[in-house]
Amino acid sequence: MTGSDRTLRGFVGYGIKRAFSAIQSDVNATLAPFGLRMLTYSALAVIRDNPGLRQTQLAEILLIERPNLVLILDELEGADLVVRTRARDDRRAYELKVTLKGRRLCDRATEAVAAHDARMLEGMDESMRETLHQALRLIEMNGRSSDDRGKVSRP
Amino acid sequence: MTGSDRTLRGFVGYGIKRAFSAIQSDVNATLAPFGLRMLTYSALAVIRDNPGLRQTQLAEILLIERPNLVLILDELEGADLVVRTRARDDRRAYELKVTLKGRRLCDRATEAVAAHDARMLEGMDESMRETLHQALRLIEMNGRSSDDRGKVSRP
DNA sequence: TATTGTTATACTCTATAACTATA
DNA sequence: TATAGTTATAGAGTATAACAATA
Repeated sequence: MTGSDRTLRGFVGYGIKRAFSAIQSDVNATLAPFGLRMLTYSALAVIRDNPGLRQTQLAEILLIERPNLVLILDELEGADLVVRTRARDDRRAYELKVTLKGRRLCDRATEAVAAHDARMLEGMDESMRETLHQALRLIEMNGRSSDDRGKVSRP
Repeated sequence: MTGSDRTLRGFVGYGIKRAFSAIQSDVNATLAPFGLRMLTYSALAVIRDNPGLRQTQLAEILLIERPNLVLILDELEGADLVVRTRARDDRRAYELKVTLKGRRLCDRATEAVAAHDARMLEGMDESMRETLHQALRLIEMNGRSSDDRGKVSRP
């Protein structure tokens, strides 16, 4: 054996980092034929689920900062997948909608991502998948609550 | 409800991304008091487990490119946590070792990371943790094997 | 005064090509 | 010629401050 990471292997954080980087490169390869990346696909899929969404809301859902969303939407709008239209009731804001082209691409990409996801889950039975899903949700919540702890440090 | 990510929630990949970003910011906050980040800590811990390791081997274990390791080791060496010494049998290579100071810091940091890890696992019983661990391993392997598929495309 | 989207900017992580010194 | 470590560089992703238009 040439070297080991046995200390790190004890941590879930390490396992998640490695699982995520495996998934990330794989899913980006899956999305490349559609001209999409993980982030642009995510934005497209959420807008498709929520027509009329505002940019601030989308940023909140995807947990990214508003400035970082701008280029993503520029890219999607430039590819005619999404349109920004001024909101009638608040002319500062935009309503985000998916175009027909965007809807079609989103549906095909979603199929491809679903197939990719199934590949990543190969070798797990249904109960293992369900447990994994719940565990990831729990970790996300445990992380967010320690975020709060940090932020509420001066109340 | 202001907006939903229901399509994405169906994918493990999405769950892992969110769990990972929760962990990443949290673990970096945990390591900051030690002057470490996730990457520098990982390198330090692996060198501690494998005295005499070469940089190429370390890069392979951590799944990072050799050039990206250089600055990480510069940082660790600059902080007197790690030393690079020329290998006697191959004067191109360095043997990596942790200093006494590095060993002490690594042990304290490992405790902190372990505590952080335990926090992330709150609410899970032992069997759930074990299943999560196995599932992450499986995903990592499923991802790597599709890496291979890509690379072996021209044999 | 506060909020929406934006610009500018910077830092981290990642990826590749090309160099040097040894082998 | 091949390998170990390095340099330079470029691309993503992420984070913050400050601005214009609107509320």
